[in-house]
Amino acid sequence: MSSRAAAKTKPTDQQADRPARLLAWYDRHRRKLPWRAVAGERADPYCVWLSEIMLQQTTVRAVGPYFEKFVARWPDVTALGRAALDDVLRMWAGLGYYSRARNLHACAVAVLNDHGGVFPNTEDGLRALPGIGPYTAAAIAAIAFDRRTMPVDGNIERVVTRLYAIEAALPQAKPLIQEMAATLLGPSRAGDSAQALMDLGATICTPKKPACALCPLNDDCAARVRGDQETFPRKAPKKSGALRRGAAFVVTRGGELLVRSRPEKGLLGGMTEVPGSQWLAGQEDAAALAQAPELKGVARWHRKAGIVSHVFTHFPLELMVYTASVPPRTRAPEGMRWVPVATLDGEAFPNVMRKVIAHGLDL
DNA sequence: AATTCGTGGCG
DNA sequence: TCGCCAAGAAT
Repeated sequence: MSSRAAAKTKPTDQQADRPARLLAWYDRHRRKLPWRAVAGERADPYCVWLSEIMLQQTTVRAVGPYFEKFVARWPDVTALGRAALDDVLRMWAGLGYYSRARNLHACAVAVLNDHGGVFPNTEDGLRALPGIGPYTAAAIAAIAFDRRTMPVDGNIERVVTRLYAIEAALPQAKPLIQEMAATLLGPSRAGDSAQALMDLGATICTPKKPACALCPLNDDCAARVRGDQETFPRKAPKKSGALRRGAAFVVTRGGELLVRSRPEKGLLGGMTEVPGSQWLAGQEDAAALAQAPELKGVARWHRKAGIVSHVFTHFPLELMVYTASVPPRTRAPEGMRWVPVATLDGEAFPNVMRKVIAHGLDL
């Protein structure tokens, strides 16, 4: 009822009126997303949590199919908490940032064991769970439990730094942005306020070429007045990582492929890979890396023409691919195993490994 | 506090 | 093409 009244209120005080204008815009233009409740209804905490974890540094488009798959297989936190970690990793394969999958499972187990299968309904309670940081705790508290708090993600950072023309650079400016973002909270509907800012950032206040003419806050946007919207938020320059090179071995035994699991910590933690060399920077002759002690028994290798290129967040990678075919009943080296090529889709391969295998097997 | 975590799409 | 960016967290 408050939103209806606010929509008809004359914006005499622009500053004070922002929360209401934001919600009025949201009520007309909110995106329909799989994890979002029908307008006016409270969202399911499990769906909010699952989507928020998946959406960390990941686009709505990429998350969509994964969210649907997860909810279909594990409809509630209890089901997910009882699932095998390997199954969760396999379902997560391809989405990236794999520690999220590990923490997702750990969080479900914690909710099940320590909270009776019910999510904590406070920001602090949520913040204590694995994989839930400051943003996600605030987002779930606001969206699923209507707590009056403002989560600040990349979208909201952009909207707020433009609205107030905040000159301080990220990440140092985070506390200030958090403070200013909170001014956009009205007396109620905190979750909708947050989602409104996210939708605004995603559809109107975009990084490039923002559609300011359509923005409900354009009247008093400081950056727009100055005409340099696109320069916000200010960011400290980030250094790009050096190219690394390595070799990967695609070894087949009939219709089977030789694989192993990566260590649980670190890059691609816990995911499946084909054996390979280390990935090193400043390696002039990548062929020198094509020595794998465990695979010395293989009679003849074939250097596959071409290179598999991949770009991680902090470094680009080039892999040479070597293939070999070994006789039936050849034992897998220590720590490795054979998996049927026919079921590779169900394995926990990160995308870089899917590229390698596709290259080596001519898939 | 600065790094380390994937992947895909976009201009 | 290639750097930027996406509902950040853990260390």
